[in-house]
Amino acid sequence: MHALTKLDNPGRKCDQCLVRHRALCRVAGTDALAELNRIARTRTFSAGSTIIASEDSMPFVGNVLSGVVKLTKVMADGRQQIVGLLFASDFVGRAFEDHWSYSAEAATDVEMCTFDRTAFERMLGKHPELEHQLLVSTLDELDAARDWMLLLGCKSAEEKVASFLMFVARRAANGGGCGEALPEAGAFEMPVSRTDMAAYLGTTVETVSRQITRLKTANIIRLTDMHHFIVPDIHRLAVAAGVDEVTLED
Amino acid sequence: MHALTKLDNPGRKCDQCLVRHRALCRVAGTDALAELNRIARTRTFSAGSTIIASEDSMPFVGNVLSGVVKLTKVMADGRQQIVGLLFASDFVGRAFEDHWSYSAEAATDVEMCTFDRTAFERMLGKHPELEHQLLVSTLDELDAARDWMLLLGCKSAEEKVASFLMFVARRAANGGGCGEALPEAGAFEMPVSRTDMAAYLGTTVETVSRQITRLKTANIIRLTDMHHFIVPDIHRLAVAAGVDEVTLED
DNA sequence: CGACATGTTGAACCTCATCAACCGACGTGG
DNA sequence: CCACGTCGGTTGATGAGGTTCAACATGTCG
Repeated sequence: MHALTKLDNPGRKCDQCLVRHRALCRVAGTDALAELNRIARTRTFSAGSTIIASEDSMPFVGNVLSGVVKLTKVMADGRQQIVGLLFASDFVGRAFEDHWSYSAEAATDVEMCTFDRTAFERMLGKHPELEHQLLVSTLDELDAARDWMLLLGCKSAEEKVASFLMFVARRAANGGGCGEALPEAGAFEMPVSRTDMAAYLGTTVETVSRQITRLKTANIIRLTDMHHFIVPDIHRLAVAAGVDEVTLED
Repeated sequence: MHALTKLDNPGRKCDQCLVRHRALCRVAGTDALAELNRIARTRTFSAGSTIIASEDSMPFVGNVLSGVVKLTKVMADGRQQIVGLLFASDFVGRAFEDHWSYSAEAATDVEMCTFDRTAFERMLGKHPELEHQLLVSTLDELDAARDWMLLLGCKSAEEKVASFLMFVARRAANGGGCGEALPEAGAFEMPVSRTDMAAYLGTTVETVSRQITRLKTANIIRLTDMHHFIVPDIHRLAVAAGVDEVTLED
Protein backbone atom coordinates (compact mmCIF):
# COMPACT_ATOMS: atom_id res chain seq x y z
CA MET A 1 0.00 0.00 0.00
CA HIS A 2 2.53 2.59 1.14
CA ALA A 3 3.15 4.35 -2.14
CA LEU A 4 6.21 6.44 -1.48
CA THR A 5 8.26 8.93 -3.38
CA LYS A 6 10.95 11.18 -2.13
CA LEU A 7 11.87 14.66 -3.16
CA ASP A 8 15.57 15.03 -2.66
CA ASN A 9 16.51 18.64 -2.87
CA PRO A 10 17.31 18.90 0.81
CA GLY A 11 19.03 22.22 0.44
CA ARG A 12 16.07 24.50 -0.10
CA LYS A 13 12.90 22.50 0.18
CA CYS A 14 11.24 24.72 2.75
CA ASP A 15 11.58 27.87 0.67
CA GLN A 16 9.08 26.78 -1.87
CA CYS A 17 6.95 24.79 0.55
CA LEU A 18 3.22 25.17 0.09
CA VAL A 19 2.54 25.30 3.80
CA ARG A 20 5.70 27.02 4.94
CA HIS A 21 3.81 29.90 6.54
CA ARG A 22 1.02 27.87 8.07
CA ALA A 23 2.46 24.64 9.42
CA LEU A 24 4.36 24.05 12.62
CA CYS A 25 7.63 25.00 11.00
CA ARG A 26 6.52 28.59 10.54
CA VAL A 27 7.90 29.33 13.99
CA ALA A 28 11.22 27.66 13.36
CA GLY A 29 14.24 29.95 13.29
CA THR A 30 16.68 29.68 10.41
CA ASP A 31 18.87 27.10 12.13
CA ALA A 32 15.94 25.02 13.31
CA LEU A 33 14.51 25.19 9.84
CA ALA A 34 17.76 23.97 8.31
CA GLU A 35 17.79 21.10 10.75
CA LEU A 36 14.18 20.22 9.99
CA ASN A 37 15.03 20.38 6.34
CA ARG A 38 17.72 17.80 6.92
CA ILE A 39 15.44 15.25 8.49
CA ALA A 40 12.43 16.02 6.31
CA ARG A 41 11.32 13.65 3.62
CA THR A 42 8.40 14.01 1.29
CA ARG A 43 6.13 11.02 1.00
CA THR A 44 3.06 10.51 -1.12
CA PHE A 45 0.16 8.20 -0.49
CA SER A 46 -2.51 7.24 -2.92
CA ALA A 47 -6.16 7.60 -1.98
CA GLY A 48 -7.31 4.78 0.26
CA SER A 49 -3.88 3.73 1.42
CA THR A 50 -2.94 3.50 5.07
CA ILE A 51 -0.44 6.05 6.28
CA ILE A 52 -0.04 4.83 9.81
CA ALA A 53 -1.91 1.79 11.08
CA SER A 54 -3.03 1.70 14.67
CA GLU A 55 -0.73 -1.23 15.33
CA ASP A 56 2.27 0.39 13.70
CA SER A 57 4.93 1.77 15.97
CA MET A 58 4.56 5.15 14.26
CA PRO A 59 7.88 5.50 12.52
CA PHE A 60 7.26 9.07 11.43
CA VAL A 61 5.18 12.16 11.95
CA GLY A 62 4.69 15.08 9.63
CA ASN A 63 2.64 17.77 7.97
CA VAL A 64 0.10 17.37 5.23
CA LEU A 65 1.20 19.21 2.10
CA SER A 66 -1.80 18.39 -0.03
CA GLY A 67 -4.80 16.11 0.11
CA VAL A 68 -6.87 15.00 3.06
CA VAL A 69 -5.94 12.54 5.78
CA LYS A 70 -8.56 10.87 7.94
CA LEU A 71 -7.98 9.57 11.43
CA THR A 72 -10.20 6.62 12.18
CA LYS A 73 -11.05 4.41 15.07
CA VAL A 74 -12.73 1.07 14.61
CA MET A 75 -14.53 -1.21 17.01
CA ALA A 76 -14.10 -4.96 17.10
CA ASP A 77 -17.26 -5.54 15.08
CA GLY A 78 -16.24 -3.13 12.36
CA ARG A 79 -18.19 -0.02 13.26
CA GLN A 80 -15.90 2.87 12.67
CA GLN A 81 -15.68 6.54 13.45
CA ILE A 82 -13.57 9.20 11.84
CA VAL A 83 -12.16 11.27 14.67
CA GLY A 84 -10.34 13.84 12.61
CA LEU A 85 -9.85 15.13 9.10
CA LEU A 86 -6.51 16.73 8.37
CA PHE A 87 -5.88 19.19 5.56
CA ALA A 88 -2.83 20.90 4.15
CA SER A 89 -0.56 22.24 6.91
CA ASP A 90 -2.10 20.02 9.59
CA PHE A 91 0.15 17.86 11.69
CA VAL A 92 -0.18 14.08 11.62
CA GLY A 93 1.06 11.69 14.25
CA ARG A 94 1.85 11.89 17.89
CA ALA A 95 5.15 12.71 19.47
CA PHE A 96 6.30 11.10 22.72
CA GLU A 97 4.40 7.89 22.28
CA ASP A 98 5.48 5.09 20.04
CA HIS A 99 2.07 4.08 18.90
CA TRP A 100 -1.37 5.47 19.06
CA SER A 101 -4.90 4.35 19.03
CA TYR A 102 -6.11 5.45 15.63
CA SER A 103 -5.00 4.86 12.14
CA ALA A 104 -4.33 7.50 9.54
CA GLU A 105 -5.54 6.89 6.03
CA ALA A 106 -5.35 8.91 2.86
CA ALA A 107 -8.87 10.08 2.03
CA THR A 108 -7.52 11.49 -1.22
CA ASP A 109 -4.11 11.32 -2.77
CA VAL A 110 -1.88 12.79 -0.13
CA GLU A 111 1.50 14.44 -0.06
CA MET A 112 3.23 14.79 3.27
CA CYS A 113 6.38 16.27 4.65
CA THR A 114 7.49 13.64 7.15
CA PHE A 115 10.09 13.41 9.88
CA ASP A 116 11.48 10.42 11.65
CA ARG A 117 9.59 10.45 14.91
CA THR A 118 12.46 10.22 17.34
CA ALA A 119 14.51 12.74 15.39
CA PHE A 120 11.53 15.06 15.48
CA GLU A 121 11.21 14.59 19.22
CA ARG A 122 14.85 15.52 19.63
CA MET A 123 14.14 18.65 17.63
CA LEU A 124 11.29 19.53 19.95
CA GLY A 125 13.58 19.13 22.91
CA LYS A 126 16.16 21.45 21.42
CA HIS A 127 13.79 24.10 20.11
CA PRO A 128 11.21 25.20 22.68
CA GLU A 129 9.47 27.46 20.18
CA LEU A 130 8.63 24.38 18.13
CA GLU A 131 7.36 22.48 21.10
CA HIS A 132 5.35 25.50 22.14
CA GLN A 133 3.76 25.70 18.74
CA LEU A 134 2.96 22.01 18.84
CA LEU A 135 1.26 22.56 22.19
CA VAL A 136 -0.82 25.39 20.82
CA SER A 137 -1.93 23.42 17.80
CA THR A 138 -2.69 20.40 19.97
CA LEU A 139 -4.90 22.62 22.10
CA ASP A 140 -6.66 23.75 18.94
CA GLU A 141 -7.20 20.18 17.89
CA LEU A 142 -8.61 19.42 21.30
CA ASP A 143 -11.08 22.26 20.89
CA ALA A 144 -12.04 20.96 17.49
CA ALA A 145 -12.55 17.45 18.84
CA ARG A 146 -14.81 18.80 21.55
CA ASP A 147 -16.78 20.83 19.05
CA TRP A 148 -17.33 17.60 17.23
CA MET A 149 -18.46 15.90 20.41
CA LEU A 150 -21.22 18.50 20.61
CA LEU A 151 -22.20 17.66 17.07
CA LEU A 152 -22.16 13.91 17.66
CA GLY A 153 -24.01 14.12 20.92
CA CYS A 154 -26.64 16.75 20.23
CA LYS A 155 -27.26 17.49 16.62
CA SER A 156 -29.86 16.09 14.25
CA ALA A 157 -28.92 14.49 10.97
CA GLU A 158 -29.62 17.64 9.01
CA GLU A 159 -27.61 19.79 11.39
CA LYS A 160 -24.76 17.31 11.20
CA VAL A 161 -24.56 17.39 7.43
CA ALA A 162 -24.94 21.16 7.30
CA SER A 163 -22.22 21.52 9.92
CA PHE A 164 -19.92 19.29 7.94
CA LEU A 165 -20.45 21.36 4.82
CA MET A 166 -19.59 24.49 6.79
CA PHE A 167 -16.50 22.76 8.10
CA VAL A 168 -15.27 21.71 4.69
CA ALA A 169 -16.24 25.01 3.11
CA ARG A 170 -13.95 26.78 5.51
CA ARG A 171 -11.07 24.32 5.40
CA ALA A 172 -11.17 23.79 1.68
CA ALA A 173 -11.44 27.52 1.07
CA ASN A 174 -8.73 29.01 3.24
CA GLY A 175 -6.63 25.96 3.87
CA GLY A 176 -6.88 22.69 2.05
CA GLY A 177 -7.33 23.99 -1.43
CA CYS A 178 -4.43 26.32 -0.85
CA GLY A 179 -4.45 28.75 -3.73
CA GLU A 180 -7.13 26.93 -5.63
CA ALA A 181 -9.23 29.76 -6.97
CA LEU A 182 -12.87 29.74 -6.03
CA PRO A 183 -14.81 29.92 -9.28
CA GLU A 184 -17.87 31.23 -7.51
CA ALA A 185 -18.55 32.70 -4.11
CA GLY A 186 -19.29 29.83 -1.77
CA ALA A 187 -18.24 27.10 -4.14
CA PHE A 188 -15.97 24.39 -2.88
CA GLU A 189 -14.87 20.88 -3.51
CA MET A 190 -15.89 18.02 -1.27
CA PRO A 191 -12.72 15.99 -0.97
CA VAL A 192 -14.22 12.95 0.72
CA SER A 193 -16.82 10.34 -0.11
CA ARG A 194 -20.33 10.15 1.33
CA THR A 195 -19.18 7.13 3.27
CA ASP A 196 -16.45 9.15 4.95
CA MET A 197 -18.88 11.95 5.67
CA ALA A 198 -21.15 9.46 7.38
CA ALA A 199 -18.29 7.99 9.38
CA TYR A 200 -17.28 11.44 10.52
CA LEU A 201 -20.82 12.43 11.45
CA GLY A 202 -21.74 9.29 13.29
CA THR A 203 -24.50 8.34 10.89
CA THR A 204 -24.99 6.32 7.70
CA VAL A 205 -24.43 6.97 4.02
CA GLU A 206 -28.13 6.88 3.36
CA THR A 207 -28.98 9.61 5.82
CA VAL A 208 -26.15 11.77 4.55
CA SER A 209 -27.46 11.37 1.04
CA ARG A 210 -31.00 12.17 2.10
CA GLN A 211 -30.00 15.25 4.03
CA ILE A 212 -27.97 16.51 1.12
CA THR A 213 -30.97 16.25 -1.15
CA ARG A 214 -33.07 17.99 1.50
CA LEU A 215 -30.63 20.89 1.60
CA LYS A 216 -30.65 20.86 -2.17
CA THR A 217 -34.43 21.03 -2.48
CA ALA A 218 -34.47 23.76 0.18
CA ASN A 219 -32.13 25.71 -2.11
CA ILE A 220 -29.56 26.02 0.63
CA ILE A 221 -26.97 24.28 -1.50
CA ARG A 222 -26.49 23.29 -5.13
CA LEU A 223 -24.27 20.65 -6.66
CA THR A 224 -22.53 20.91 -9.98
CA ASP A 225 -21.44 17.33 -9.61
CA MET A 226 -21.09 14.79 -6.84
CA HIS A 227 -18.14 16.57 -5.28
CA HIS A 228 -18.66 20.22 -6.06
CA PHE A 229 -20.94 22.18 -3.80
CA ILE A 230 -22.21 25.71 -4.08
CA VAL A 231 -23.52 27.59 -1.09
CA PRO A 232 -25.27 30.77 -2.23
CA ASP A 233 -25.99 32.01 1.27
CA ILE A 234 -23.70 30.72 3.98
CA HIS A 235 -26.01 32.16 6.60
CA ARG A 236 -28.87 29.88 5.70
CA LEU A 237 -26.49 26.95 5.86
CA ALA A 238 -25.34 28.11 9.29
CA VAL A 239 -28.93 28.16 10.48
CA ALA A 240 -29.44 24.64 9.17
CA ALA A 241 -26.27 23.66 11.00
CA GLY A 242 -27.66 24.96 14.27
CA VAL A 243 -24.75 27.28 14.82
CA ASP A 244 -25.42 29.53 17.78
CA GLU A 245 -24.22 32.84 16.44
CA VAL A 246 -22.44 33.85 13.34
CA THR A 247 -19.11 32.32 14.14
CA LEU A 248 -18.31 32.47 10.49
CA GLU A 249 -15.49 34.96 10.52
CA ASP A 250 -12.61 34.38 12.79
CA MET B 1 -22.01 31.60 42.82
CA HIS B 2 -18.23 31.59 43.09
CA ALA B 3 -17.83 30.26 46.59
CA LEU B 4 -14.20 30.85 47.36
CA THR B 5 -11.86 30.16 50.19
CA LYS B 6 -8.15 30.47 50.31
CA LEU B 7 -5.59 28.41 52.08
CA ASP B 8 -2.75 30.70 52.94
CA ASN B 9 0.20 28.68 54.00
CA PRO B 10 2.24 29.43 50.90
CA GLY B 11 5.43 28.11 52.42
CA ARG B 12 4.87 24.38 52.15
CA LYS B 13 1.58 23.72 50.47
CA CYS B 14 2.96 21.36 47.85
CA ASP B 15 4.54 19.00 50.34
CA GLN B 16 1.28 17.74 51.63
CA CYS B 17 -0.58 18.14 48.38
CA LEU B 18 -2.92 15.29 47.52
CA VAL B 19 -1.99 15.28 43.87
CA ARG B 20 1.66 16.29 44.17
CA HIS B 21 2.89 13.17 42.42
CA ARG B 22 0.26 13.01 39.74
CA ALA B 23 -0.50 16.52 38.54
CA LEU B 24 1.50 18.69 36.18
CA CYS B 25 3.69 19.93 38.98
CA ARG B 26 5.20 16.50 39.52
CA VAL B 27 7.82 17.38 36.92
CA ALA B 28 8.65 20.72 38.45
CA GLY B 29 12.14 21.05 39.91
CA THR B 30 12.54 22.46 43.40
CA ASP B 31 12.86 26.05 42.21
CA ALA B 32 9.97 25.79 39.77
CA LEU B 33 7.93 24.22 42.53
CA ALA B 34 8.69 27.05 44.89
CA GLU B 35 7.65 29.51 42.25
CA LEU B 36 4.45 27.63 41.55
CA ASN B 37 3.82 27.57 45.23
CA ARG B 38 4.08 31.34 45.30
CA ILE B 39 1.42 31.90 42.67
CA ALA B 40 -0.81 29.02 43.73
CA ARG B 41 -4.05 29.64 45.47
CA THR B 42 -6.55 27.10 46.67
CA ARG B 43 -10.14 27.74 45.71
CA THR B 44 -13.24 25.77 46.53
CA PHE B 45 -16.46 25.62 44.58
CA SER B 46 -19.73 24.18 45.76
CA ALA B 47 -21.56 21.63 43.63
CA GLY B 48 -23.39 23.24 40.77
CA SER B 49 -21.42 26.48 40.76
CA THR B 50 -19.68 27.77 37.69
CA ILE B 51 -15.91 27.73 37.80
CA ILE B 52 -15.21 29.41 34.50
CA ALA B 53 -18.01 30.59 32.25
CA SER B 54 -17.53 30.41 28.52
CA GLU B 55 -17.77 34.20 28.31
CA ASP B 56 -15.26 34.76 31.11
CA SER B 57 -11.80 35.82 30.13
CA MET B 58 -10.40 32.84 32.04
CA PRO B 59 -8.61 34.56 34.90
CA PHE B 60 -7.02 31.39 36.19
CA VAL B 61 -6.15 27.82 35.39
CA GLY B 62 -5.35 25.02 37.79
CA ASN B 63 -5.47 21.45 38.99
CA VAL B 64 -8.37 19.66 40.56
CA LEU B 65 -7.52 18.59 44.10
CA SER B 66 -10.80 16.89 44.90
CA GLY B 67 -14.24 16.58 43.38
CA VAL B 68 -15.30 16.45 39.77
CA VAL B 69 -15.36 19.26 37.24
CA LYS B 70 -17.44 19.05 34.09
CA LEU B 71 -16.68 20.88 30.87
CA THR B 72 -19.84 21.66 28.99
CA LYS B 73 -20.84 23.14 25.69
CA VAL B 74 -24.33 24.41 25.05
CA MET B 75 -26.16 25.24 21.86
CA ALA B 76 -28.32 28.30 21.39
CA ASP B 77 -31.51 26.34 22.05
CA GLY B 78 -30.22 24.86 25.29
CA ARG B 79 -29.12 21.41 24.19
CA GLN B 80 -25.91 20.72 25.99
CA GLN B 81 -23.05 18.26 25.86
CA ILE B 82 -20.47 17.49 28.49
CA VAL B 83 -17.16 17.32 26.64
CA GLY B 84 -14.98 16.35 29.55
CA LEU B 85 -15.04 15.22 33.15
CA LEU B 86 -12.04 16.18 35.24
CA PHE B 87 -10.97 14.39 38.39
CA ALA B 88 -8.32 14.97 41.01
CA SER B 89 -4.95 15.90 39.46
CA ASP B 90 -6.51 16.88 36.13
CA PHE B 91 -5.74 20.27 34.68
CA VAL B 92 -8.51 22.80 34.11
CA GLY B 93 -8.34 25.75 31.76
CA ARG B 94 -6.41 26.67 28.71
CA ALA B 95 -3.13 28.48 28.52
CA PHE B 96 -2.29 30.89 25.71
CA GLU B 97 -5.84 31.91 24.97
CA ASP B 98 -7.78 34.36 27.02
CA HIS B 99 -11.10 32.68 26.73
CA TRP B 100 -12.37 29.39 25.58
CA SER B 101 -15.46 27.86 24.21
CA TYR B 102 -16.71 25.75 27.06
CA SER B 103 -17.63 26.43 30.61
CA ALA B 104 -16.34 24.55 33.61
CA GLU B 105 -18.78 23.70 36.36
CA ALA B 106 -18.43 21.89 39.64
CA ALA B 107 -20.25 18.57 39.33
CA THR B 108 -19.57 17.96 43.01
CA ASP B 109 -18.00 20.16 45.64
CA VAL B 110 -14.62 20.94 44.18
CA GLU B 111 -11.28 21.98 45.53
CA MET B 112 -8.73 23.34 43.12
CA CYS B 113 -5.18 24.57 43.17
CA THR B 114 -5.33 27.58 40.87
CA PHE B 115 -2.81 29.88 39.24
CA ASP B 116 -3.27 33.26 37.66
CA ARG B 117 -3.34 32.45 33.99
CA THR B 118 -0.74 34.86 32.73
CA ALA B 119 1.58 34.10 35.63
CA PHE B 120 1.20 30.44 34.80
CA GLU B 121 2.02 31.10 31.18
CA ARG B 122 5.16 32.90 32.23
CA MET B 123 6.09 29.84 34.27
CA LEU B 124 5.62 27.63 31.23
CA GLY B 125 7.91 29.89 29.23
CA LYS B 126 10.61 29.70 31.87
CA HIS B 127 10.38 25.99 32.61
CA PRO B 128 10.32 23.84 29.48
CA GLU B 129 9.80 20.68 31.51
CA LEU B 130 6.47 22.08 32.66
CA GLU B 131 5.41 23.04 29.18
CA HIS B 132 6.47 19.64 27.94
CA GLN B 133 4.36 17.95 30.56
CA LEU B 134 1.40 20.12 29.66
CA LEU B 135 1.84 19.07 26.05
CA VAL B 136 1.87 15.42 26.97
CA SER B 137 -1.23 15.69 29.09
CA THR B 138 -2.98 17.69 26.39
CA LEU B 139 -2.19 14.90 23.96
CA ASP B 140 -3.71 12.46 26.42
CA GLU B 141 -6.83 14.57 26.68
CA LEU B 142 -7.06 14.67 22.93
CA ASP B 143 -6.93 10.88 22.84
CA ALA B 144 -9.63 10.71 25.46
CA ALA B 145 -11.82 13.14 23.52
CA ARG B 146 -11.45 11.03 20.41
CA ASP B 147 -12.27 7.87 22.32
CA TRP B 148 -15.44 9.61 23.36
CA MET B 149 -16.18 10.55 19.77
CA LEU B 150 -16.19 6.85 18.98
CA LEU B 151 -18.65 6.31 21.79
CA LEU B 152 -20.91 9.17 20.72
CA GLY B 153 -20.81 8.25 17.07
CA CYS B 154 -21.04 4.48 17.15
CA LYS B 155 -22.26 3.01 20.38
CA SER B 156 -25.75 1.99 21.46
CA ALA B 157 -27.36 3.32 24.59
CA GLU B 158 -26.41 0.24 26.59
CA GLU B 159 -22.82 0.35 25.39
CA LYS B 160 -22.66 4.02 26.24
CA VAL B 161 -23.80 3.55 29.79
CA ALA B 162 -21.59 0.52 30.32
CA SER B 163 -18.63 2.43 28.89
CA PHE B 164 -19.30 5.30 31.22
CA LEU B 165 -19.36 3.00 34.22
CA MET B 166 -16.02 1.55 33.14
CA PHE B 167 -14.67 5.05 32.79
CA VAL B 168 -15.76 6.14 36.24
CA ALA B 169 -14.74 2.86 37.80
CA ARG B 170 -11.21 3.44 36.62
CA ARG B 171 -10.99 7.13 37.42
CA ALA B 172 -12.72 6.89 40.76
CA ALA B 173 -10.60 3.89 41.72
CA ASN B 174 -7.07 4.92 40.84
CA GLY B 175 -7.50 8.63 40.59
CA GLY B 176 -10.44 10.63 41.78
CA GLY B 177 -11.05 8.86 45.02
CA CYS B 178 -7.38 9.11 45.81
CA GLY B 179 -6.77 6.82 48.73
CA GLU B 180 -10.41 6.12 49.32
CA ALA B 181 -10.40 2.47 50.20
CA LEU B 182 -12.51 0.22 48.04
CA PRO B 183 -14.80 -1.65 50.42
CA GLU B 184 -15.38 -4.35 47.86
CA ALA B 185 -13.66 -5.40 44.67
CA GLY B 186 -15.25 -3.43 41.86
CA ALA B 187 -17.20 -1.06 44.06
CA PHE B 188 -17.08 2.62 43.34
CA GLU B 189 -18.90 5.84 43.83
CA MET B 190 -20.71 7.60 41.03
CA PRO B 191 -19.87 11.23 41.59
CA VAL B 192 -22.28 12.71 39.08
CA SER B 193 -26.03 12.79 38.57
CA ARG B 194 -27.97 10.80 35.96
CA THR B 195 -28.54 14.05 34.16
CA ASP B 196 -24.80 14.63 33.85
CA MET B 197 -24.28 11.07 32.70
CA ALA B 198 -26.83 11.63 29.97
CA ALA B 199 -25.23 14.90 28.92
CA TYR B 200 -21.86 13.19 28.70
CA LEU B 201 -23.21 10.26 26.73
CA GLY B 202 -25.26 12.22 24.26
CA THR B 203 -28.55 10.72 25.40
CA THR B 204 -31.33 11.41 27.90
CA VAL B 205 -31.83 10.80 31.60
CA GLU B 206 -34.56 8.32 30.87
CA THR B 207 -32.43 6.10 28.68
CA VAL B 208 -29.59 6.21 31.16
CA SER B 209 -31.93 5.13 33.89
CA ARG B 210 -33.39 2.35 31.77
CA GLN B 211 -29.99 1.02 30.76
CA ILE B 212 -28.83 1.02 34.36
CA THR B 213 -31.78 -1.10 35.37
CA ARG B 214 -31.10 -3.38 32.40
CA LEU B 215 -27.52 -3.88 33.56
CA LYS B 216 -28.87 -4.43 37.03
CA THR B 217 -31.37 -7.11 36.03
CA ALA B 218 -28.66 -8.74 33.91
CA ASN B 219 -26.60 -8.96 37.12
CA ILE B 220 -23.74 -7.10 35.53
CA ILE B 221 -23.94 -4.41 38.18
CA ARG B 222 -25.53 -3.88 41.56
CA LEU B 223 -26.37 -0.69 43.42
CA THR B 224 -26.20 -0.21 47.15
CA ASP B 225 -27.73 3.20 46.71
CA MET B 226 -28.24 5.68 43.92
CA HIS B 227 -24.57 6.58 43.76
CA HIS B 228 -22.74 3.44 44.77
CA PHE B 229 -22.15 0.81 42.15
CA ILE B 230 -20.73 -2.67 42.44
CA VAL B 231 -19.29 -4.50 39.47
CA PRO B 232 -18.74 -8.15 40.33
CA ASP B 233 -17.17 -9.03 36.99
CA ILE B 234 -15.55 -6.17 35.12
CA HIS B 235 -15.22 -8.39 32.07
CA ARG B 236 -18.93 -8.73 31.60
CA LEU B 237 -19.26 -4.99 31.88
CA ALA B 238 -16.53 -4.59 29.28
CA VAL B 239 -18.44 -6.82 26.92
CA ALA B 240 -21.57 -4.77 27.47
CA ALA B 241 -19.50 -1.68 26.76
CA GLY B 242 -18.39 -3.08 23.43
CA VAL B 243 -14.72 -2.76 24.27
CA ASP B 244 -12.58 -4.45 21.63
CA GLU B 245 -10.02 -6.21 23.75
CA VAL B 246 -9.27 -6.22 27.39
CA THR B 247 -7.85 -2.77 27.65
CA LEU B 248 -8.54 -2.91 31.32
CA GLU B 249 -5.04 -2.85 32.71
CA ASP B 250 -2.69 -0.14 31.66
C1' DC C 1 -20.01 -4.15 -22.99
C1' DG C 2 -20.37 -5.95 -18.25
C1' DA C 3 -18.48 -5.52 -13.61
C1' DC C 4 -17.81 -2.75 -9.77
C1' DA C 5 -17.80 1.28 -6.93
C1' DT C 6 -20.35 5.14 -5.46
C1' DG C 7 -24.51 7.53 -4.65
C1' DT C 8 -29.65 7.94 -4.42
C1' DT C 9 -34.26 6.54 -3.29
C1' DG C 10 -37.93 3.66 -1.24
C1' DA C 11 -40.14 0.88 2.48
C1' DA C 12 -40.11 -1.43 6.94
C1' DC C 13 -38.48 -1.70 11.26
C1' DC C 14 -36.43 -0.31 15.67
C1' DT C 15 -34.02 2.26 18.86
C1' DC C 16 -34.38 6.00 21.43
C1' DA C 17 -36.47 10.72 22.50
C1' DT C 18 -40.45 12.62 24.24
C1' DC C 19 -44.21 13.33 27.33
C1' DA C 20 -46.29 12.03 31.41
C1' DA C 21 -47.04 9.88 35.77
C1' DC C 22 -45.04 8.31 39.81
C1' DC C 23 -41.84 7.62 43.79
C1' DG C 24 -38.86 8.78 47.67
C1' DA C 25 -35.93 12.14 49.86
C1' DC C 26 -35.38 16.56 51.46
C1' DG C 27 -36.26 21.19 53.14
C1' DT C 28 -39.44 24.87 54.28
C1' DG C 29 -43.04 27.05 56.33
C1' DG C 30 -47.42 26.90 58.50
C1' DC D 1 -46.05 17.72 63.33
C1' DC D 2 -47.74 17.48 58.68
C1' DA D 3 -48.68 19.72 54.17
C1' DC D 4 -46.30 21.33 50.40
C1' DG D 5 -43.16 22.02 46.63
C1' DT D 6 -38.95 20.67 44.62
C1' DC D 7 -35.50 17.78 43.00
C1' DG D 8 -33.44 13.53 41.36
C1' DG D 9 -34.59 9.17 39.74
C1' DT D 10 -37.54 5.43 37.71
C1' DT D 11 -41.07 3.57 34.76
C1' DG D 12 -44.65 3.47 31.09
C1' DA D 13 -46.77 4.65 26.56
C1' DT D 14 -46.20 6.70 22.21
C1' DG D 15 -44.14 8.32 18.04
C1' DA D 16 -40.50 10.30 15.26
C1' DG D 17 -35.99 10.18 13.42
C1' DG D 18 -32.68 7.18 11.61
C1' DT D 19 -31.00 2.58 10.64
C1' DT D 20 -31.43 -1.23 7.83
C1' DC D 21 -32.26 -3.76 3.74
C1' DA D 22 -33.12 -3.63 -0.93
C1' DA D 23 -33.54 -1.79 -5.48
C1' DC D 24 -32.04 1.40 -8.65
C1' DA D 25 -29.12 5.01 -10.91
C1' DT D 26 -24.83 6.67 -12.37
C1' DG D 27 -20.06 6.67 -13.47
C1' DT D 28 -15.71 4.38 -14.24
C1' DC D 29 -12.54 1.04 -15.73
C1' DG D 30 -11.04 -3.24 -17.53
